[in-house]
Amino acid sequence: MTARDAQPPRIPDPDSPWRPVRERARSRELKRDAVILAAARAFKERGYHNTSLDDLAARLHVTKPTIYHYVENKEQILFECFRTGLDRIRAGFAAVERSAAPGRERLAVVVRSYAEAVASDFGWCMVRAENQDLSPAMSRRIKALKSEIDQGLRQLVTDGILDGSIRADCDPKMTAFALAGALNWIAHWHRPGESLTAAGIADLFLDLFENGLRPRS
Amino acid sequence: MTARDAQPPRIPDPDSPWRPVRERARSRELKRDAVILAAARAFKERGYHNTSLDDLAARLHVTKPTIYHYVENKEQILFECFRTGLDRIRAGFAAVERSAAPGRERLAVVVRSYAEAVASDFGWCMVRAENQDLSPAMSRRIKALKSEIDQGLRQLVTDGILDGSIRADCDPKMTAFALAGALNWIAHWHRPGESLTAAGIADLFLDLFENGLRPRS
DNA sequence: CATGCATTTTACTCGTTGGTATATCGTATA
DNA sequence: TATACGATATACCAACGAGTAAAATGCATG
Repeated sequence: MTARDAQPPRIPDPDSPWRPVRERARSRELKRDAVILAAARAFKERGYHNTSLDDLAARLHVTKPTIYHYVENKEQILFECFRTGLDRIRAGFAAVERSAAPGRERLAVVVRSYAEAVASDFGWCMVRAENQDLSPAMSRRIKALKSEIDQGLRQLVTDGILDGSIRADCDPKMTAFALAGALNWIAHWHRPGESLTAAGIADLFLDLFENGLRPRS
Repeated sequence: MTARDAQPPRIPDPDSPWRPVRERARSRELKRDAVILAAARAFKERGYHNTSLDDLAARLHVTKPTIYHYVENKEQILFECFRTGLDRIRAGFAAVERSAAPGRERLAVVVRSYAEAVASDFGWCMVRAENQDLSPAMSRRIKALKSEIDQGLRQLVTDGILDGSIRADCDPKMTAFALAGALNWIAHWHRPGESLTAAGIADLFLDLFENGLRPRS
């Protein structure tokens, strides 16, 4: 706890709807969303506990009480970051809900949108943030969402086994864990701009998971 | 920051070498290691920032200054947790260093020890702890260790491709990321005692990664 | 121009926690 | 038994950061 907290030079966020001087837009929703987004980025860079609300406010050209005008407390900000990210993944499941395609193909669609979500600004919160930093009530809601996603993956694997598109002796639970792990881990190493896009990563992962390492004779 | 910090009822740690009353053992090393281990467990349960040194001391039937008698500061405790876990993974690589086995088989050995390490008490620190909580110097050392592990995985994949034990059109970098992700993620969901052992998980993962989801005709 | 509401700021409180100065205790050795 | 030193405890400090009260500002409408 010495000089390290002063590292990042508190770069102003160009996406802030509060322009440094005048010209301020309205629309509560927009500003609230901007708070959440800026928070997600700040958390990603410095971590939840190393980001004070004063830091966050400064990035938005604003002071702390302004943030409290749009948000209950710091915990709620984290919760919204969680939720935003997780909802994107859930949207991927919804997209194949009524599809009649084989399980493995529906899984592929989900994996692609999953990768997009994890590589987004909210990826960090979804994956790295501790739900221990949330109150029991909030934590439960997040756990429910995460569990829903997990169950969704397992179901797709099971469907694939049943319709013959996935090898019968795959364990749905472990397969879902392996997939989720590989995908979630993207949040740790992916830097937007550098290397591959989320879609590119997803395609390579899919090839690996579908065909395996062993050369096909 | 309300009542949630009071949740876990501060269970005394039976492995503490300080017995509640008298009968205290010597051996600085042993006690220092006990501090690190208790810290790893506490961090895993409550997170780094939600674990105060007073909490940690209480678990060990001791007061805060005693901890400072064995350790520089809180950051160093986290660093040691990191290092202990990462060293176990590196030991797995060392075990196959001189092996003449094909790449895919050496990779399998590493994966098994990797899974053991991640499922251990130090798994949380390795995977979930933010290196942003470390000073730049410490952070650099951790990053170097992590990078070494990453390069090791890539090398094994490359070796496997060269010796024909791994499919030639695998991307070593992405394959390493997928493997590391699946393995690291174990730290998020695995609860020792429940479900599979680390070895069992590793075997299922290996089967999945080696043979893939697609039914082999 | 006056009124009222939403927005933002200034200036604070207060609990938590990492870290420390200093005293005390226990025990091995001379 | 006296001494010395390592180990542990008591009692503290200072900083930081979440959260708030209350004042000020902007802005739209009558």
